[in-house]
Parts: sequence; C-alpha cells; structure tokens
Amino acid sequence: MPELPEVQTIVSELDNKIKNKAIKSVEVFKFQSVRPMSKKFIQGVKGRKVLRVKRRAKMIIIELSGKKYLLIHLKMTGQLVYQSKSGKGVSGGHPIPVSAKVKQIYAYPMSGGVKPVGGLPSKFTRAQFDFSDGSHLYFNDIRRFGWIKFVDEKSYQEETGKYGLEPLSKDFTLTAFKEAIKRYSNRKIKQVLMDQSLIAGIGNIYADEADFAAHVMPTRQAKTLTAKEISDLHKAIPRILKLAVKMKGTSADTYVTTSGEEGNMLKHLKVYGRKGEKCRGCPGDVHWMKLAGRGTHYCPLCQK
DNA sequence: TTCAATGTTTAGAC
DNA sequence: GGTCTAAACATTGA
Repeated sequence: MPELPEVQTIVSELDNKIKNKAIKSVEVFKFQSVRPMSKKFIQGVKGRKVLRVKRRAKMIIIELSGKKYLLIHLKMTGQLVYQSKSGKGVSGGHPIPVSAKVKQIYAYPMSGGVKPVGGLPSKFTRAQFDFSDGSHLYFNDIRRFGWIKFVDEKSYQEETGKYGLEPLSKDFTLTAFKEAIKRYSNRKIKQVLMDQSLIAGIGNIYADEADFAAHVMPTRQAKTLTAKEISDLHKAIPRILKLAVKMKGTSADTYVTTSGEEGNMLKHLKVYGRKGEKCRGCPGDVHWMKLAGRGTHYCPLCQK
C-alpha cells in the first residue's frame, strides 16, 4: 500500500475535489471490502455531506455530516480515483496522460464487453461513490486487502487513537523519537521505524530509505544506535517524507494519485527496489535481504 | 513453477 | 509477557 506520502497526496487532492459535496448514491461491488459488510454500509453513507478529508498514519479519513466517518485503508494495492462529471478519462476531463499500468487496470473488461480506456468502474472496483454534482469516486483494489469502514465518533476515536507519532508533525521531536526507540530497544531498528504504534506512516520503502540516509543497517538492534545515528535518523525521516510528498509519492506498483497519475518519487529512491544496482553513495551495489518478512534493501558499505 | 510485491493481524514456538 | 517466524488475506507478474 501506499505509505504516508502516497496517502497524504491522495488526501490533499481529495479534500480539494470532494469537500462539501453530497454523496447521492453508493454502489458496492464487493461487500468483502466494506464494513459493515452489508447494505447497512450503503444506507449509512448515502445522503451525507463530505466535510473534509484528512489523514492519520496510512489511513484516509473522510469526515461526514452527522458525526460519521469513512475510514479507508488501501493496504498494498488500493486506489482512490476521482472522476468529474464528464466521465471521460480521469480527473476533470483534462487530457492527463495515463500510465500503461493504470490503463490496464481501468480498461479491464468487467464481464464480457470491453470498456474504453479510462472506463470505470472496472473489474477491480470494489465500491463507487456518486456525488450530487455528477462526479464519482472509485475505490479500486487488485488484491482484496484494502477496506472502507463506515463508523461513528466512538469507533473513529478508537481506530485513530492506536497510532503513534506523526513524523511530519511538531510532536516528532528528538526526545519523543528517542522514547519510541527505547520502548522496543531490543528490536531491529527497521522494525521500530515500521511499528505504527510508535511512529505512524512509515512503511517498507521509506524505512529502507531512512536507514540508508542515516548510514544505519536495518538489522541493528535499536539499543545499539549512537546518539548521532538516532539524530541522523530523526532528521532523515521528515526530510525524505517531505520530498516524497512533494513528488506525489512512489509508484512502485499500482499506486496512483486520485487523478490516475503516477508519483515521481521513484527516481529519488536510493536503495528501495534497486537490488543489485549500483549504490548511489559508493562504488558498491545495493544488497537485499529478508527482515521480519519484508524485502529489505541496503548498502553494506554505506551502512554500519 | 516459484517467489516477491507500498500492509496488518494472528497463531505458534521458545 | 517478550520476541521471533511464518502464515493468512488475494492477485499479478517476473
């Protein structure tokens, strides 16, 4: 799934596009992808107005009228694509170049008939929201890990309360970061960075990038990090995430913005997805290993 | 045919 | 309880 920068990109765009719009109708193609897994989901959402769209960790929050919320988790391959009234192409009828990857997903025949490129819903559309101004929001997911929950205030507080520090907020101080590291000091540093209850929003891509930037091996036990290494990590994390937000995220697989465009962060990555390629910091090359079940990229010469 | 893929959760072993 | 691994969810592509 998208990590913090990708989710932030989607949230910012969506807030612009659907704020203050009323949800006229809701269609669910796979009830497995929504909670509650029944018509109650549709009944609950229909007729409400979108007040704002925001983010907590990797979760998208659509604040609805009547103190209700839509919580959306894209997991590995989820997408939220917005289509304006014209319905031609994606986003506002502007002729935006769409990647081959995305074309494939959009153009996939639903059942029998072939849809034109840009045709949504597609085979992978799990739910669709229609707004009163004629625009639409599609929730697509190739795999079926992602979900949309319709919840009340209480559940909203519970769901968002379990996350840790937001690395782009002013709460992400060096002291708070040290505390987070101390709490699970026996774990490997990459696992600490990816623990959503400690720091919210860092996933596999940006954990590898942060470790590389701070010259720290992902396998290092957290308690063995020097003060300088902790400080370097603390500086690297927001720096990398901010750049990635500016680039509208990393399209390593199926991630696209709400307009169906790919992010531009891929070319700025130093180690992720570069197994066997030349290191961007020394004459060596990027290595790969499995750590806690996740593919992990590093340079054994640059990282200690 | 086998393995890996932006995530999270859960079960089992020590 | 902590900590580790593997597996589960489902699908595609190399």
